[in-house]
Order: sequence, then C-alpha cells, then structure tokens
Amino acid sequence: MSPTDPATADGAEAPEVEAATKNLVFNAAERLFALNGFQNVSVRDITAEAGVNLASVNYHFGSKDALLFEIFRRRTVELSRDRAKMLHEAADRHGGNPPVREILTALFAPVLRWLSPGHERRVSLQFLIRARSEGTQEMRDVLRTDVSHLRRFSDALIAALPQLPPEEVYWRVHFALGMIHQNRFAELDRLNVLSEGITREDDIDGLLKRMVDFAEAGFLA
Amino acid sequence: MSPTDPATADGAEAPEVEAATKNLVFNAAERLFALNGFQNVSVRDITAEAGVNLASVNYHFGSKDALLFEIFRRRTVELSRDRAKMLHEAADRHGGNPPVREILTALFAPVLRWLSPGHERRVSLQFLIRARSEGTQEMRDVLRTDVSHLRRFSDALIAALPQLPPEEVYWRVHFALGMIHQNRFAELDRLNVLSEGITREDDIDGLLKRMVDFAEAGFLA
DNA sequence: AGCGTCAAGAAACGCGCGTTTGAAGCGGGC
DNA sequence: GCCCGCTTCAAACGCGCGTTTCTTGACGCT
Repeated sequence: MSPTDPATADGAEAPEVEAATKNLVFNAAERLFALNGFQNVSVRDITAEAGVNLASVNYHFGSKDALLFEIFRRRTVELSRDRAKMLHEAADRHGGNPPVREILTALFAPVLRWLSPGHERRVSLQFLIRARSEGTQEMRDVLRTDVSHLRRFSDALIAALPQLPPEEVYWRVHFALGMIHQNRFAELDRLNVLSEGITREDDIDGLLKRMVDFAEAGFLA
Repeated sequence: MSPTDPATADGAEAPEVEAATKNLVFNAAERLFALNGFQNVSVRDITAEAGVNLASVNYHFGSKDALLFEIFRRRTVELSRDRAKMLHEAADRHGGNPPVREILTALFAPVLRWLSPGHERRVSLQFLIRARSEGTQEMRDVLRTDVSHLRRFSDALIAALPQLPPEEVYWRVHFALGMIHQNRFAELDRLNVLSEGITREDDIDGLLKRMVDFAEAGFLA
C-alpha cells in the first residue's frame, strides 16, 4: 500500500529533512503545473524535473490527480488563512466593522504579496489561478461549493455598505474577484505589450493601491 | 489532400446548404469545447456528437488543433468587429471623443449580449474565455501579441481622461478586462452559491449597467 | 458508359500517457 | 545475523488518443 495519508510533506515551508522525495515531487509538480498548465505536464515531466523515480508520484500521492488536489488544497487553505487573518485584524482595528477600503485590502493583499517577484509562493498563486479554469472536477466542486471563506468578506462589505442592496454587493464582489484573477502571467504579458512596457508589474505596493482605489470607487458608486 | 483552406463553413450563421459535415463538426466542437474544456474533449467525442465519421476533423480541418484555432479565429474576429462597431458609433455621437461610460459600454456590451441565455453565441463566448487560459500556444500568442483592437479602447480612454497618466489607464483597462473574464459558467455558479440565488445572471441589461457603473467609478477615481 | 473528383466511411497505426508490478536497497529491532 | 517495514528502481502493461490509410460511394461532365 502507499503512504498517501500522512501528508506530511510541505513544499519548501520546512527544510526537507523528512520524506525528501515527496517534497521534491510536490515542488516540481507545483512549478511545472503553474508554468505549463495541468494537462500539458506529464508524470514523467514531474519526476524528471524532481530527479526521482517515475513511480514516486503514485507511491507517495496515489495518483496524478490526487497530487494535483493535494497541492490545490494546501495552497487554498494557506491563502484563505492569510486573507482571514488580515480581515480579522482590520475588524479589530475598527470595532468589528472595518471600512470598505480595508476589507478590499484584506482580499487583495495576500494575493499580490504572493505574486511579487522572488516570492516563494509566486508559482503557487499561478497554480491556484489555473485551478479555477483547468482544475479537475473535484477542485472545481470545491471552488464552487465552498464559499464560506468568501462569505466573511461579503458579509463585512454588506455591513460596511448598509445603503447598498446585498444583491449589488455580491455582484461587486464578483467583479473584484475578476480583477484579481486577471493577474495571470499571460494577462500581465498582454498588458505589458499593450502599454508598451510602461506598466511595472513588479511594483506590488503600487499595484495594490491601484486595485484598491479602483475597486473601492466601484463599491462606493 | 484535405480541403482545409477554403474555410467556408460558418457555424450556424448561414443555413448549412454547403459542406454540411464541416459545419456539423464546427458547431459540435465549439459546444463541447466550451462546456468541457479543450483537453477533455476528444476527436471521437466531437465526431460522435456531430454524427459524422471520425476522420472528418482531419479531412476538413487538417488537425484537431487547427479546428480549435479556426473556431478561435472566427469568433475572435466576430467579437472584435462587434466591439469596434459600438466604439465607432459612440465616437460618431460625440465628435470623435466619447465619454468613459460609452467606451466601457462598447467594451462590455457585446460580450454580455453573447452571454445572454438563449443567444446563439453563448457557447462561443465561453469558448473564447477558455481560450485565454487553456488555449494552444498559437492562440495565446495571438492573444498576447495582437492588441491592436484593444488599443483603440485604451487610446479612447486616455483621450477621455487627460488628467490621468496613461500608465494608470492601462492598469484600469486590465482590471476592466478581468471583470469581463470573470463571467464564466463556473464563476457565475459560484456567485449564485455565495448570494444564495439572489443574483440574477439572466438580467443582462442589469448586469451591463452594474459593470459599467462599477468600472466607470473605478476609472474616474 | 466511363472517368475524375471530392466526400464519407471502416479500420488500423503508433505513440504517449497514467499506472502497476516485482525485485532490489536500506534501515533499525530482536 | 536475520528479518521486516518502508522506499526506490527498472520495466512493462493497457488504454485512449490524434492521425493515416485505403476503400467505397456520389455526382457531374464529355
């Protein structure tokens, strides 16, 4: 039988002292999937990149799909935790009812921090963005069904905008999420071509301010 | 040899009096690709759905990838034409310098019109949205490189917002495009779950107004 | 009638894929 | 010293895929 259950590997967030092969596979897979898409990366590609045996994926994770889902699950939890923490801190600072701008910052900032060049979660973010459109049925079911984390943000926004019908708030959350998901490599490339290079995507603080400015104005409209 | 060059098939936009098989393949492929993703649909699926022989794809289009690109190319041209026409009309109405709201309407409206339930281009739109992330290298090269159509919109917005640095305008165009691309089946489903069904995605006019309101406020911020 | 051309059909080819198998290596525990 | 569990390894299996090949049919022309 295979030890797929323990799930002790943790891509680069702890020194690979234990289950080194599992971590090598995890990290190689995440990077290749993020760069080339899920269907364009074979188990052979992954194990070659990781420098391990072909059978390692099935031995340590059960199947290619299970490996994909494991990466997805771990990064999703991690990102949600970052966001929830920021929202919580903003709530603490404002007696439980943070203003729109701070809610949006909590929604955007973790993503943009991960996106920054050199950040160790940069490929994780591209992986997660890819999962929305290319993911397995299981991933997309999770994305569609599990909105509990998102609901904290919509609830906070409804409280912060009492004059706005909730229906309107939901739509605007939808728009704001679209703004985030646009930050794929391909779309940032396209923006670079369109603007002839004057948009600097590595200015993450500037980008955060730009996104919050745009979205805040949209919410207050 | 195969008659891949004529390219006279035109999915449902003319009665299938000529090259009936080619049209059947084109339409079946577009629908299946839009619904299930590019890599999850085989040539056998397409020909079975169309009720034609397995070899038809290669005979009429050369290859599966060429068929994909043909669909992509035709729908891209069609959508760009719709958008350019609306922008041109808006310019005519305002002596060459349309206001922000009308530029954004020209950017959004054709997409939303295609998206409306029952519209014959509804699946075409989902196909095009999928092409951004799942498309072949050839498609993504076109998307990244060919920004000529988009530049008309950014130029118009720069002219309409003379006090705003062009860099800022480009970023906001980027955000606005993200808002559009969020309108995939999966994301609309998710919104429905989040809002517990109070968001009505079939109210296309309402959605257009919502999107333009949000984006206009963002651009004027 | 005979021929040339184009479309449709049936069957197979070859390849790359995810996965499985069974053997070999390598520890620590009795 | 020997066994036992866990991990690694090389090799192969079986399958579905895109594509090709060759045959058959349909139709217009002289």
